[in-house]
Amino acid sequence: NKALTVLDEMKKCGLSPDVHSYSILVDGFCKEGNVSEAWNLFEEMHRRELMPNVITYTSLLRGFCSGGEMEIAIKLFREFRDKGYGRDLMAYSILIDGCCQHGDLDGARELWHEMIQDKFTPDVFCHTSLIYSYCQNQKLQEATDQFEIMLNDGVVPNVVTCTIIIDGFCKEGHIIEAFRFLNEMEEQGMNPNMFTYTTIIDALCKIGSSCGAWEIFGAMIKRALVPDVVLYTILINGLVKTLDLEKALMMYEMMSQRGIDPNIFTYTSLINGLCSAGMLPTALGLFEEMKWKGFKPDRVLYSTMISCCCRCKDMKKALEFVKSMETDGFEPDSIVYSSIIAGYCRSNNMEIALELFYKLERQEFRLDRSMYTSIIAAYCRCDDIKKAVRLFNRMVESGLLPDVYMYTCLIERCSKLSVMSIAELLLAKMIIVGFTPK
RNA sequence: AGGAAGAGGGGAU
Repeated sequence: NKALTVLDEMKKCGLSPDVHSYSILVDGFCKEGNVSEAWNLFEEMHRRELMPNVITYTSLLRGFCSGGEMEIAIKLFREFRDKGYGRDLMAYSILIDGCCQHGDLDGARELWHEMIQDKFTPDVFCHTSLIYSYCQNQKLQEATDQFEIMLNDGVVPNVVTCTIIIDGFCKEGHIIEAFRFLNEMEEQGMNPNMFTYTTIIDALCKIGSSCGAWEIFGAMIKRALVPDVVLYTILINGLVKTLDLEKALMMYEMMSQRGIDPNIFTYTSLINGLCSAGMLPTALGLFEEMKWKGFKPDRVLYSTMISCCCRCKDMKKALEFVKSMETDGFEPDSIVYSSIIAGYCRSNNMEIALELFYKLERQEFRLDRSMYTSIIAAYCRCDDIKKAVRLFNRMVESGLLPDVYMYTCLIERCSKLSVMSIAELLLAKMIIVGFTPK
């Protein structure tokens, strides 16, 4: 907005801003997510008979892309291109990336062909966008194939490309492959950066290998890379998940000593950790402190607060958070409802849990496995195997397949009640469908 | 003056 003021002053002084100035403004507004203001400026250019160039309009299109308005972006692109506003590789790259970010691989491929017909050669950015999209959609084979295609085309991958592939391996649980790729990239003389290390450290935390995580952390420090808020948050979250609240709080302390401010992700992890340690009041206090500092709770944080209250059996407080969440414009989702149903089950309020469960079903809210698991587990706890099995069958009939949680819950109970035949049957079934019992 | 990558929430024990 300050930039806009300067623009107005320029006009008042009788100066006419050029395409360059307008492009900077269009880009700025789009990056703030204010596409309509960018569009106004674009129109204003026309009124002043200034012809936008390829940079002006791709800046605008990028705004539409990040806002998920891909159809509009592509339509406008073809229009501008054919109007003679110019076109270049980056224009195609931005649109291809837009499709990739929104999982529209077909759209990306279509533009890719259009780009080649237009005599442009895809560069490392274009290839990387595609590879990213394959990784996000769990198509690792296609991702590595695309990587090969890129090499064959003589396009040299960079640290971003490699980190995306490493992340792809990590998220699919192929840590060994990720390390193999990391070594290969280092042998090629490429230096991992913060993103690379962070990706690997997160993966190691998530499989519970804290030794591995700290080892990589050390290697990173040796390379004079400075941990940022994302890395600290990953470490805090890792510690919280291993129920080591003390160390998590130490990390939190350490990051503030180093002058790194926590963000909403950091607070969410910490609040979760406090609550897992049974310190609900402290968690609530941190929530208030965070709001006091000017952070606006988002959907995930509200969901965390609700789950925390439910796990600490404070259902009254949980419902209060549901209210504030709705006031702030977030509708409770299935994760929130699962927490609440589980909360009622655990606090011996089966009637209320069931009431909510069936109410959601009547409202044709998509019931998910977690909700069934909470109730089935509760039936199991009071040895009402008959009701548990009845609900289990209903779940399967509704098209939901049991998962590890569900199997674990039933097997455990059957073994305790010495119904070993059923327990063994379930165990066998579980292994056959591909789950690994712990 | 314009393009690509990393972190947080639910169910059994």
